[in-house]
Amino acid sequence: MPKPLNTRGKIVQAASKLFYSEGIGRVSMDAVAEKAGVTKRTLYYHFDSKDDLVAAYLDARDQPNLKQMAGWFAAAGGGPDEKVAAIFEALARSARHPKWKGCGFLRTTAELAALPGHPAVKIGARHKAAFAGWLAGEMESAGFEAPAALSRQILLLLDGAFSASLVHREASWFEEAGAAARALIRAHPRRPEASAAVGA
Amino acid sequence: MPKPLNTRGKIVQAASKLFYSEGIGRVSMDAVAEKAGVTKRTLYYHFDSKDDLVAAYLDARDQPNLKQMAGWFAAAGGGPDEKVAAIFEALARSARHPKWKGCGFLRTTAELAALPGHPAVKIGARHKAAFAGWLAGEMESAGFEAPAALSRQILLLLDGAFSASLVHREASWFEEAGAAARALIRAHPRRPEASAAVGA
DNA sequence: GTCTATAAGCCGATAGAC
DNA sequence: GTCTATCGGCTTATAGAC
Repeated sequence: MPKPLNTRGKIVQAASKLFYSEGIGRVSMDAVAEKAGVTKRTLYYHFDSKDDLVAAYLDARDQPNLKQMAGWFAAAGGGPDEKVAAIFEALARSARHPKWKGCGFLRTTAELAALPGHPAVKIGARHKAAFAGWLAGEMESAGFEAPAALSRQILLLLDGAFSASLVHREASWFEEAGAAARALIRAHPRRPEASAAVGA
Repeated sequence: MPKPLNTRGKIVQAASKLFYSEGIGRVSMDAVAEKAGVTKRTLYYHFDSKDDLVAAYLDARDQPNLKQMAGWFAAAGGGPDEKVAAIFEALARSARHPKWKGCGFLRTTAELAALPGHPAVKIGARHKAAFAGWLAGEMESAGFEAPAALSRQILLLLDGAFSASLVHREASWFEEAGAAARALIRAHPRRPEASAAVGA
């Protein structure tokens, strides 16, 4: 049950749908105001500029996105390789939805690549770093030797799958990436004294 | 020695620099005309629309880009794992250039994700498929069991490295991706009857 | 094939009222 | 905090002359 939104929340929700669906540069502030059911004066009361609204769009996606990834990981059975693969499988299912258009963080970063100091770009970098940090923690708990490096390699496959699936409009790239991630995890050395109780 | 360009070539060259540097939506046709040293009337004589010019921008990058990749691969010593790793190392060097802003094909696809039928999006997909096809041929010659699947996994790491390097402005992601690619190649089964003469 | 000039509309952002 | 109305600038694309 979606809890009732205040005006600011309605604006962010409307902006999120439009920015994700059309891209930042192709969505006008007029369109956001109309979709949110407010006037532009109200929109500019809550946000100083379009750049601020774009940053709020990504910021609103940060925590829910991370929780979704962690949820897929936690719900899956098997060892860490199978739990990571479950994330890729879930993303493959998402990518088959007709409205799917890739990763909002990556697409926004790509569109704003000429503006490295843009607040939304910083939020995107922070989000990806937070995901890698969470995954490294899980890999550490699973007893792997170099959890940070392993989580970075998994993230590379994840971002590659977002890109390739978008380029070719073919969700099976997530499954290919999941298979590669499984292979890298299985080949990764574990600590000798690892507390291999969990999921081993 | 850059061969002298005709008017159309000058326009494409100017458009390429601007589109890659700023992104499609942030470059006006006025800016392209001024940079190319022609008037807008001339620009619209050679190209029917901005969309056509964007397609020409990516099309002009297609073959040179593929040849550059193949050149790095061919120039490197060692087995196929080292030759693939050489591509990642060369891209890491490119990514350290201050003007580097990721992969033009991926960024254009991301920006135009709402327009799957756009001619430039199709050219981007064709380019990535051509790279994967070339790499699969090389992996086949090297005697690997499933060359197409292996080349797709390498491409995932490559596109992931483009994305991650752009997000974090940190070229070392290419080196991390190269290490992962080496690991996947080494772990990949070879055909029993492989003509393992080359690079083995 | 290239020039000058301009159409026609959309953009982000703002003003003043209540 | 929300409304109506609008500014000045920039956008893609086109018209007519040579």
